[in-house]
Amino acid sequence: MKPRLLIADDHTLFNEGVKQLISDHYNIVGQVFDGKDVLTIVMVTRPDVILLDINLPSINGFDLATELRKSFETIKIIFLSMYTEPRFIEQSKQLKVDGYLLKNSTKEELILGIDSVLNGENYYDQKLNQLRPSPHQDDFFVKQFSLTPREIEIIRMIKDGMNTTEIAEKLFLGLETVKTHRKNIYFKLSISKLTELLKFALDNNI
Amino acid sequence: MKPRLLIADDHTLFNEGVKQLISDHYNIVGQVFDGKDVLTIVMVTRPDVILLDINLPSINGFDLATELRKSFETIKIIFLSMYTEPRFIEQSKQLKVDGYLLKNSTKEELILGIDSVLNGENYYDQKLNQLRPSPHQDDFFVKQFSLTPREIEIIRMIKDGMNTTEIAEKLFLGLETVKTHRKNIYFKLSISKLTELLKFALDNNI
DNA sequence: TAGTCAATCCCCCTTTCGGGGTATTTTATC
DNA sequence: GATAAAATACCCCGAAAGGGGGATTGACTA
Repeated sequence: MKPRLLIADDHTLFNEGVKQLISDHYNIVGQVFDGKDVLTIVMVTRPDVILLDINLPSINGFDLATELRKSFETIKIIFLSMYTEPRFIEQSKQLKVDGYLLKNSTKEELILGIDSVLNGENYYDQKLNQLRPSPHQDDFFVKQFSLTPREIEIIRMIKDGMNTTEIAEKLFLGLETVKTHRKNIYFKLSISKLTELLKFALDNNI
Repeated sequence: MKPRLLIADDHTLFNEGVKQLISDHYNIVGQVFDGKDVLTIVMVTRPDVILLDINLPSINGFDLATELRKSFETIKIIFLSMYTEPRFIEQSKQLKVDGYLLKNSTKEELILGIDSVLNGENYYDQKLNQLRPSPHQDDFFVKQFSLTPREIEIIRMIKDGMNTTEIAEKLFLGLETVKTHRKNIYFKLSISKLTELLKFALDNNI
């Protein structure tokens, strides 16, 4: 009996490609392309393990992992992401996510990771431990616009509808600090209005 | 004789997955995972068409396309990217890149795009043209939220980044009139902030 | 003809944004 | 130990957004 696996990634080609690659090893019980569909599909298909992208439309991987941990505590969760940012790793561990694999892994590494997690182990890609911040590992947009991690974090919170005051409270920062970050973001992106920032964030799945 | 195709993408899983997906249709003569290897491999394998990621290590897709156009002018170049940034599309067209496909396409769209390019056509994903829904598709919103035509018109203008003053000028209305419309929209949608309106507009393709 | 509703406009007010500075501390890197 | 980058924080100011109230006109209609 092959383990039941669910793939959640909004890039159809990637999602489909991974399915092809590992369908000999696992029973692919579903494919999801939007964050808002994940919980429903999980409820219906009851997978043993879910390969979860972090940058999903509607609901991001972290929020989904939080919900999944509440409602389906036996399901193994593995992040399959391109991001190597330490704070992502940290957050994943805090959320008790079982594994963290990188999109530039090989098929063999992917299968090894999934099997390890199914065996009850935690599996975080070794590359995550030997992180040297080399420029070409960063997201292209971060490089293009020189956005810092903090700035990206704040962009996400703005996108989620929070105002400057709320962001300051949540991050335990002063109001003026967040304002400064906002100003720097606007300058770097050469924009001047909230709507333009929203458009940028949504265009680029930030 | 199947067309000779080269895949250049640093995400091993994606690269491998795409190969699996389309190896029935094309002769995959090579896979590259780093920008600095592309020109060498192209010289050796002489593909008819190359699927090129934009965000590659060492050398990015644009620089590679520029070089490829100089040295191998008959090779068809197709960007396969997650980015929908207009400036990327612009730059691609300027570089005479033959196609631009998105990673959230289906297998069928991918093959259609490649075949079109091989037939000598240009193929830029239709999603890139940001098609505006026709004004006659508003019935749903009118019924669901009792939004009037004027209100929908103003929602669109807000979404496009215009502020209240600009909208008033463009519609030859008083500032207070547009403010009233905004208040009514917020009331009908049970929202209170611009970001929520943007989210609504994008969720519902307004 | 009385009632409803979309569209127009005006007053009040507070909060938030956006843009112009400047400055300190922390962290990473050389 | 020097330097650079990131993150933190503050000042001032005008513009814009948001929320409360009310009012008029015209069109359609029950």
